[in-house]
Amino acid sequence: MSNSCDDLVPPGADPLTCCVPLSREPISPEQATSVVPMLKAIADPARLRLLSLVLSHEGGEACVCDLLPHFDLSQPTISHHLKVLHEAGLVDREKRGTWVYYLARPAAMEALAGLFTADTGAARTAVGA
Amino acid sequence: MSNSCDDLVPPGADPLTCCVPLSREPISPEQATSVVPMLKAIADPARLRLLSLVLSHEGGEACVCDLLPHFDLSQPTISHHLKVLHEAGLVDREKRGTWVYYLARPAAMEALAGLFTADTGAARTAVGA
DNA sequence: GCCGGATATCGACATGTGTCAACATTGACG
DNA sequence: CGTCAATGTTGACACATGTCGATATCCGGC
Repeated sequence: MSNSCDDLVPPGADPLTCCVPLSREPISPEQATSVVPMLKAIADPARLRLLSLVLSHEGGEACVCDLLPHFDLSQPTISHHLKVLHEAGLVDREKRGTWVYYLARPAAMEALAGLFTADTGAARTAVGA
Repeated sequence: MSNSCDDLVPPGADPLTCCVPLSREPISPEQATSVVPMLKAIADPARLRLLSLVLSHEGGEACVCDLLPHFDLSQPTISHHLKVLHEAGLVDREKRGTWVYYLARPAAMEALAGLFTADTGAARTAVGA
């Protein structure tokens, strides 16, 4: 049932529009429109790296001060990219005192993986259930 | 060994730069740079739909004339999007007489799925091997 | 309460991108 | 070989996007 599609999509999109492999049936224009923001979010070198840094960081979370040193970009630019990732539903945001932590969203990753999974039946429910 | 990373990447990028889950370790700037074109290619509603149409079409292939009717876009625009998908290594191109067929590239799909796969060990080699 | 550090927002700028109309190219078929 | 249908290429345009500096906001410590 609840296979990570439920609370995935960011505010404003219908929750059922993901998780269907692209190869199973033609994705509808509406589905495409609602998935694309997530893809746009990761289709940038800085943001892809930021996401990977958060995902692979201890506990699946990292504060901005952990991330900044990895880039030659200004702090506002990093902040902007993190906002994009957050608004796309790929990472959560949590404020702890002076610091802001960004947290991985495993459900979002599963949804993306599901998009590209071959529709072989066996592979589709392997991870989730 | 040959786990779909070999002949994946389009001309000009090193072939080993994909297939490592984002959550396993921070993706390197170089890896990011070489994967991003693929992500950019699908981060557009028209192209995502085109890719899905090709993938889900009978035999994993479709000619331009099959695709055109699904869109309100001009033929040159569709042609442009297909070129982007092809140059990103997501679909192959095959000319048959007057028609041009675009073919799905399962290896590319696996590579993308692998990017977002949780690094749980079990899940990583589930589909491929 | 004030100061300093961490992060976000704003405004501006250069560059990239999606789209089209016009045209070029290719191949089938008489 | 000339015509037509299918597809690709080019140039131009509006719009989105990545980046920065300047500034604002929030919070902890003194």
